[in-house]
This record gives sequence, C-alpha cells and structure tokens, in this order.
Amino acid sequence: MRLAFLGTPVFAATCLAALVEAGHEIACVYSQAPKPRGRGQETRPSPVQMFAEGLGLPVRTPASMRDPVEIAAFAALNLDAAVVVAFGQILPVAVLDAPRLGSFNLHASLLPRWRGAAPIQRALMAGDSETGVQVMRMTEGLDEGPVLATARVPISDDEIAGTLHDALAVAGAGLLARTMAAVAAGTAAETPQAAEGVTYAKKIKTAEARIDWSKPAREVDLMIRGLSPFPGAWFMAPSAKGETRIKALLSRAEDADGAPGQVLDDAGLIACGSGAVRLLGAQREGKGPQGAGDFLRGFPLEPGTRLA
RNA sequence: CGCGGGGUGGAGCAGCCCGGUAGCUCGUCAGGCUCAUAACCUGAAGGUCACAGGUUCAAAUCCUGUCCCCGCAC
Repeated sequence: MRLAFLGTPVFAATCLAALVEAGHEIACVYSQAPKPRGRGQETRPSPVQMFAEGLGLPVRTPASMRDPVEIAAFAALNLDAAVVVAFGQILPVAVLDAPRLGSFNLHASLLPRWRGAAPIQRALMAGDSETGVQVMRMTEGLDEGPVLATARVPISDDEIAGTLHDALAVAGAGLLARTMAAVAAGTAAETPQAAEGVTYAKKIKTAEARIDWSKPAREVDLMIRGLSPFPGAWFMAPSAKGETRIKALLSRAEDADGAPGQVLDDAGLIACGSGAVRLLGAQREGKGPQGAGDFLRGFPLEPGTRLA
C-alpha cells in the first residue's frame, strides 16, 4: 500500500521499520520538528526522523497539521492509508479522512482502558496484570475508534516501564504490520470499543514523580517501577553535602514496619505507610544507573536515616 | 553559549578548597578456619589518578584547552 507514517519517539520508529520491512510504499514520514532541547539546548531530530532519513524517505515536520496548506499537501499524497504512532499532535478530521482507506493508529493499551498520552506507565502504576497493543481506526475522539487487532502482553512483578515499553514496541510493530496487510486485503474486521471501563492515561508530571513514603509499599513499588527508568520516581536523602536527589529505578515490596521514609537496614529497605520497599536499583545526580549493591557502596543509607 | 554534577587498580567511592611517596568498601587470586555459608582470619596481584599542554624543586590536587558520561530545566 501507499502509506504516510506519522510518529515521533523510538516506539514509533520501531513500527515504521516493520512497515518498511513489510514492503509498503512510504510516501512521506511526518514527525515533530527538531527543536532546542536537552542538555546544552541542542536541536536533535526525533528517532523517527533520523530513522526515516537514514532510509532516504521524505520527511516533513510541520508545526501544525491543522495548517490548511499542510492538509492540502497531505491530501495530494494520494494515499491508501495513514498510520499514526505516538505522533504528538491531535490530527484534524480532514487529515484522518484524506487517505482512501482512512487512518490507523497503534495504541499501547487494551482500550478503552488508558486512552491518551502515557498508557504504558499508567498501566504499570495501576498494578494491571496485563496490558497490550491495539490497532484502531482513527476517529475524531481521542483514542475512541473501533479496534482491528489486539496483542496482549503480561506484566510481571519485576517489570519496569522501560522493559514493558520495549516488549510492547516489538509486539506492536508486528501487530501493526499484520493488521495493515489485512487492511490492504480487505479482511480486517472492526470492533467498537466497550462503553465500560474507560480510563485516561494522563501525561506524567515531574511533581507527581516524587515518592510519598506514607503511601502503602505496594503503591510506592508500582510507582517506582512504573516510572523507571524515565522520568524516574525520586526522593531526597541527607548526605555530607546536603540533601541529594535520588532516583529509585527498581524495587520490591516487602513486609516490615517503621516510620514512613525510615531506612530499616543497610541493604536499602525503606519503610512506607504500610509495609516497606527494598531498593534494588537507583541513580543519583551526576551518576549513571546503578544496582543496589553499587549504589549503597558509594552512597550508604544508614539504618535510622529518614528519607523524604 | 540555559543551570549543575562527574571521569582515581575489575566495580563503587574518598582524597582536590589548604600541591609533597595513592586510600577505603567490594570483587579477584593464594592460604587458613568452619558441619556449612554472599560468614570470618591472613596474605597477594592489580592504577599512565579521562586526554593534551602550562605553572612548580614537586601536580590526582593549581591554570588553560579537548573528549566522554550524567542530573535538572526544556
């Protein structure tokens, strides 16, 4: 088929790769424009743009797909279908309906649960035992279109957002390729989303990534793993040079009692509102990610210390 | 030039401000002890202190430049 691909992060690049692999003609790739960001304010193209340019595919990075000029250019591509994966912009209906067969989206959750921006992290933070990827037809509402295909992925007790993201990207890329083949063949069936069970995965804000030790250990553990490695759940710990910000990257809930935030042993056991959390991986400012052993050797958390 | 932290034996860190024979924890190897152990004891190996210049009798430490890693903000 003749397709346009709209996406931005690594997750989307993985999907684009699968579509190229499947032999589709990619008429144009759309991605968010490079803008000054990151350390040193350097401008860097998105993963999708870099991947696409590496293959010599045409790339466009319009500031807004609402621009009538862009819409006209998009329509002029004479597409069979458009595929959208984590693009980062809400698309107007004029764009969605421009391709002959319509526009399709790969979403990383079992809809209608976790519609929106951060489905992977939200599923993990909520303690869901499974999640998945789905391909849906795009309609005007946010992630409300009928579903064409589903792949389920279990969430284990030591899962972190990073590993889950990677697993979903692989599953999603394959599912997307198979589904688009079915769409091309005219054999894809569409099922409306259930009216019940709708939840929204709001974007993660830095402020909510701070650990509240007064919460139950289970919640703290889920939050740590759900935000790992990015943006990272964090807390403050006293050190020789004042308070230091520590990111918790991996943990496990355990049974133990103590004042919330209190360090209970010399191996990273920290008391919560109920129960305790064993710190298994962490990162402090200026350092790279470390396992609990390495971290504690360089930054001992003495029993009795109160963390915030 | 957005703000900031860091590059020291295999791993994690201290030392740097107030230059002067490289230290700690862990690991590794050898030996010992123990019914036994990620336990304990003894000993050993292992480092151009990121790189390049400069100052100095002397630089991990002071000055200049370069490379690399990371946190925040975005």
